[in-house]
Amino acid sequence: MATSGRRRTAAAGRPHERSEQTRTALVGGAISALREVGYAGASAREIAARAGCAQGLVFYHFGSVTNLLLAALDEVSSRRLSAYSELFATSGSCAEIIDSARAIFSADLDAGHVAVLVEMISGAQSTPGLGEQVSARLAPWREIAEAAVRKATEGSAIGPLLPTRELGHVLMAGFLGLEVLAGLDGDRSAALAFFDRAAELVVLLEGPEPRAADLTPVGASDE
Amino acid sequence: MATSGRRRTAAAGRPHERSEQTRTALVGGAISALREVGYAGASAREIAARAGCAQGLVFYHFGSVTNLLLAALDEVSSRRLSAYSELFATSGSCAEIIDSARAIFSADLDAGHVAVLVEMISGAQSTPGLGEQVSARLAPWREIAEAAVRKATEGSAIGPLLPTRELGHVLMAGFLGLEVLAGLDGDRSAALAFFDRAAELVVLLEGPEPRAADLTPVGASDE
DNA sequence: GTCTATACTTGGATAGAC
DNA sequence: GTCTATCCAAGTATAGAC
Repeated sequence: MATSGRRRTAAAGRPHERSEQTRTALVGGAISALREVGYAGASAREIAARAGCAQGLVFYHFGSVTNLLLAALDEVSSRRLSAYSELFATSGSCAEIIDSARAIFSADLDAGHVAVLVEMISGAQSTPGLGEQVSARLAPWREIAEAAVRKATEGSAIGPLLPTRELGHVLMAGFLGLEVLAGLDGDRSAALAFFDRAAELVVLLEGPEPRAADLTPVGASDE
Repeated sequence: MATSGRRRTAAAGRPHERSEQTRTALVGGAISALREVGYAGASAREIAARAGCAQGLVFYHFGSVTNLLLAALDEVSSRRLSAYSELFATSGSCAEIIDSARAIFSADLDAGHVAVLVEMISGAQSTPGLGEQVSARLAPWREIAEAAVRKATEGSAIGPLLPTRELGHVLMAGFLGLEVLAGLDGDRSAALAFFDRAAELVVLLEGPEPRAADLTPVGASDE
């Protein structure tokens, strides 16, 4: 491949292309390292091994391990946020939004996306200045959470009375907490059951006239 | 004891007493290290420095850094749980329980108690087998959360219909998430505002006949 | 039984090779 | 411009001193 210029040996494609390739590999390695061995285990050597390249490249391309980890967080964030936006965009009612949240919860847990965020948050304790960086990158997640709350409560009579910002914050916090707990011992049943119950409850509250048929399914679980 | 029959040297108090003293100091050092520099920064050297003793003692007394950190988690847990139990025991109504939760949230954040737990949870990613250990130590926190839910909803008409176990789990998750977020950038205002709003809302929803006694204490704020 | 001095391993960072 | 070989600090763990 790559019969490029004579100025360089054609050993490995065009220089810039190769560099981009290395950067991508390192970011991927950082993501998988954060997921599987956590912040404490995400050393330059560990990441480079996962990326299949030399350890020094971390510092050449990103300056420090921390910078690379932040780049990894950016990557995960942008990928996840587009997925979230899409899911919420197709969800109309409050119950549908809860169902979307449930789906996101499960998908994230399987793929370990939020685990990356959680590791960075907890790692911020050990690395001065990292807290602000991570906090800044949390803004888009906040937006999504707030948008979900706004969408879920609009049209409802009680909606305009609720503090959207605070609810968004709590929603994000709860989501984060559930992922943390589920990631700890692998048991996500309590969280999933909660999503199901919440969806049922919302359906009950949503209709002007409460129907007895809505009451029956309590206790049924897919787990 | 006294296997060799030789009398002890009086250099530094009775041996066993001194040992206990060292262990206590190390546990204290581990707690402060987890709080201030996180799991990744809580090395044997760091902890020993905070405890004012030699690094090797970590391994003599606890066998490994991980074991010492677990001992630290046990210490924090038992201290906190007794405080929680006491607070909830004196709280009757649902609104009072929310107020208690608000107080606990603030106190924990100031003292960094939950930070210790969060660091151990996130650190579990990097240390094989630690997840189970931490998860097991979470049981009493679960109990408290569940008890709070049970107490908050008992007497209410809707109470018996709610899934106590799942709500307890979510309560713990939300609390954890709020602490994590507040610990990240030091901004706890969103969380505190949420507690206040929740208390107000509960008072509104509580019973067809609102009693004046339940209405008064809400809205008091310490910040 | 308690603790210190030391061996060995891994990690972050860079000087210089290509 | 891209990457490798190497340096030094920090980590865990233990052998042996008191």
